[in-house]
Amino acid sequence: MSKNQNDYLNNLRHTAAHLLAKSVKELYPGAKNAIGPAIEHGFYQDFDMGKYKISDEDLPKIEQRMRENLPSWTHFVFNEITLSEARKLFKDNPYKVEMAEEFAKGGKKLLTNDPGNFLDLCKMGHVENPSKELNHFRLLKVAGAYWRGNEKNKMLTRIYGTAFPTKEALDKYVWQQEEALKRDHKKIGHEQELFIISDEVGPGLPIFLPQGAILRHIIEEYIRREKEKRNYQFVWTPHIARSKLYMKSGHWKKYDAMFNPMKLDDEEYVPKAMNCPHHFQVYLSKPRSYRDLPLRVAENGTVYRYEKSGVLNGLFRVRCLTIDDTHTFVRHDQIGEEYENVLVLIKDIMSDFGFNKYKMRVSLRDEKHKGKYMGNEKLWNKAEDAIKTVAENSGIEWYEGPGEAAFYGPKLDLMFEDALGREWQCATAQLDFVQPENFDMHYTDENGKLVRPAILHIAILGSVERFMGIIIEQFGGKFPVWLAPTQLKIIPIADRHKEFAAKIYKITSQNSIRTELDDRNETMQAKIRDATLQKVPYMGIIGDKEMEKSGIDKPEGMFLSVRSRDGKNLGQIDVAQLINKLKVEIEKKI
RNA sequence: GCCCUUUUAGCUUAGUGGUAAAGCGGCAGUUUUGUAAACUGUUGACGUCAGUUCGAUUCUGACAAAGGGCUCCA
Repeated sequence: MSKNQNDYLNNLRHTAAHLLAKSVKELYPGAKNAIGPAIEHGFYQDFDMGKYKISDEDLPKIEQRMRENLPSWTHFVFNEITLSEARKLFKDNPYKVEMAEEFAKGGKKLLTNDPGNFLDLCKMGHVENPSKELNHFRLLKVAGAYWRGNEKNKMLTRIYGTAFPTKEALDKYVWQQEEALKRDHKKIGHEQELFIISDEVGPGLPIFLPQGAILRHIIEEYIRREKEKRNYQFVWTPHIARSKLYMKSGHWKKYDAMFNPMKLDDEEYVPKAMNCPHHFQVYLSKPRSYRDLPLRVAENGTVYRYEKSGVLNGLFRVRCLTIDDTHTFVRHDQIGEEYENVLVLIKDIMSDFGFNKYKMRVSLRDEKHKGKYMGNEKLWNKAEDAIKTVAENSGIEWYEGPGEAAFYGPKLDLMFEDALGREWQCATAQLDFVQPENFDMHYTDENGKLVRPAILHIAILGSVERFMGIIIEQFGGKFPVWLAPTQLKIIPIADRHKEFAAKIYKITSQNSIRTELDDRNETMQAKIRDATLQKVPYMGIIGDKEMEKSGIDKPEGMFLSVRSRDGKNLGQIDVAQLINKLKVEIEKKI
């Protein structure tokens, strides 16, 4: 989307927010409108509803009123006003007055717009003629939101909506939302028996059921193999550590999701919230030479984070998560090359999961709050310059993200687009000059001098749990064969076919095809239906015809009828051929 | 954490101030089946703790959990 189109869309949505404000104030006398901006996928408008309470059921009525009001909105009249005029004009609306006072203080002009029947304080940015342009909008939901996003302030009522220039675009958006709902990983996770979150175990602590555990292991093993191919060394570290460790690393003060400490032998310990300081110990375990670098220390490391109860969400936000973590210790002259390697690795891995569209964010310090970060100005400037150079040389489209840096260094974050066009931040590669100081790391260079290394903190999937949630939605539960927990379901038609089916089951299982034998006393149709709903990629049906065709008890002499989960009948195939076909698909990751 | 909503059997849902209905599932039996649900029977639940009441799953409160939302500034 070009910038102009983007501006137009924002103007359209901002205009819709004004129309919403007018309509709500008409329907609910005394309601006060606060802010109402265009946002990424639409717009919202906050209200202090006074004595009224509204819910999603009231939206059609409000939307109807908006449509009634729309024809009279043919053009806007804009005016600049003084603060005292603003106080007078908006005397019934303390939110507008508060904003006007703040803008005046900030030296901003105070502006109003008026389409003829609804004066509002406004920052500008509207479509020329709403009655003609604003025809494709929809109200989506009602939610609570704090005035100015601060939980100490009053809770207002927020109405979300969206608007698009064309009916097609609006329909597409609505379709996407519905599709996302269908693909919800909590729903599919339940249907396919991938995971549960048990109330007795606790919120944010998912339990992976057999099928989900298989998926986990496939992902974790895949990551391990890809990294081992590239000289990453896997380690294992314990799940708790002395609190002091995190004081030294600085996480204790800068990181707000650490669990409360527990006491062991009069010393305080905490559950591990990040793998970094543990991996530093690997580096520090013996003197290092410049020849040892880059040293890539990797672990699928489980950590515990005390996320606020309100933000927990399925597998997306949990309290126990496994990071596909790497800490790579490099000489400063190796930073560029190692980053290049890492970016290629990320691209390769993500494309195996079907993610091919991405952008890169260069996450930098928040200039206004430099106190949030550890380390001195010189080191930070050096790191930020280095990372921008890497981004520039990468050939990947990138943009700056001020305030998104880690407390110890700037990051490259890769944002991937999924099958529904939603964006996810998974991979991150952070450049750290600060922790080598904290932990007094060094290596001996070619002149025998002690030198500090730099550290790259790398996670590709991020959290394995969250990533599983993402790919469940990416594939809508229809996993490619290499990821499918069950790859083949063997379906004998009648009891007399079970023995033969069991033989085939044994052969495919021994050939590393994840096979299940459905020998329940059910009709073939019911078994097909169940396997299809479970989205098992292939079914192998065995009846009289297959047994008659089969000869010797060898893979090339045993036949089954193969059906795909999409309902395609692939005909009678011998077991050797079927195994081969699946192995090709597994290898190609399709 | 805060605001709103929700919580009835393994799952999806119905319903009531006098302890609850159904489908799927589970179990038992019958059936032995040709590409998305065979038949019969049976089992099984009001989130937890208080309060009001003769009596609470239903009303009130607290707690817990789940869902939506809470930095995108007129």
